[in-house]
Amino acid sequence: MMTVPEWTGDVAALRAVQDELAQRVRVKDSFAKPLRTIAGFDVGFEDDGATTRAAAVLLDANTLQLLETQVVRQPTRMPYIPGLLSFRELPALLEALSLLSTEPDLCFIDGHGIAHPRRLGIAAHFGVATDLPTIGVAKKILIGESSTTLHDMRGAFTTLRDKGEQIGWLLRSKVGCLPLAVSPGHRVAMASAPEMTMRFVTTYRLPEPTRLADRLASRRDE
DNA sequence: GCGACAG
DNA sequence: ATCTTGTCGC
Repeated sequence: MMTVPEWTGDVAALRAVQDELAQRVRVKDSFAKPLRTIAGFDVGFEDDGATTRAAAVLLDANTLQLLETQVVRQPTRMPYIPGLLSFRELPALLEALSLLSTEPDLCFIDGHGIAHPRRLGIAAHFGVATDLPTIGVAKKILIGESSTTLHDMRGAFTTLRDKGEQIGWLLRSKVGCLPLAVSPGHRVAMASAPEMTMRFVTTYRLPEPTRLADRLASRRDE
C-alpha cells in the first residue's frame, strides 16, 4: 500500500491520496485489553531543515518507565505545507517505529489526528499506514473551533468542531497553560482520546510519550 | 479576493 | 520546525 508517495510538487495529487486514505481511518475503540506499552513520536530538523530527525520512545503504560528510545535521520524530501505535514514527516517516523523492539499498543503522535481539513492529520495517516491505534496531540489548532468555554481545571476538555462536525477536543492538560488539541487518529474512539491522553500527563503540559519524544527530536538531548 | 495555516 | 535573553509567575 503506497501510503506515502514521493514528493513531485503536485499538491493536488497528494490531496487525492489523503481523501483515499481518510476512508481507511477507523475512529472506534480497540482496547478490549489493558495497555501494556505506549509510544511517543515527534520530528525535528537539523542543517537548516536539510535533515529530518525523528524520535520514538517506548514506555511502560503502567509505570511510565522509559523502555527504549530510537532516533533516526533522513534527508528532508519536501517542504512544509499546511495540511500536507504527514507526507513530509511520516517516512522518518515509520523508520523510527520499525527500530523499536516491541510494537506499542498505542501511539501518541505530535500533530493532529482527524482534526484536519481532509480528516487525515499525521496521527491518522500514521495509523492507517501501520494499522496501530494512534492519538494526535497538537499544541495548536489547524482547523476547527470550540463553542463552549474551557474550564481552567486540570483535565477539563471541550469539543473541537469543524462545520458542526466534531473532529477532536481542546484539553486543558495543565492549569495555566494553553489547551492541547487532541484528536483520535486510528482505532481510537473520539470519547476516549482525552482520557487516554490525561492518563499519561504528569506535571507537564504534554503527555509523557509526546514530551519525551519532543526532547529527543529537538536536540535538547543526546 | 483575504486571512489562516499542525510542525 | 528553528534561531535565542531576559523575564514573569508559581
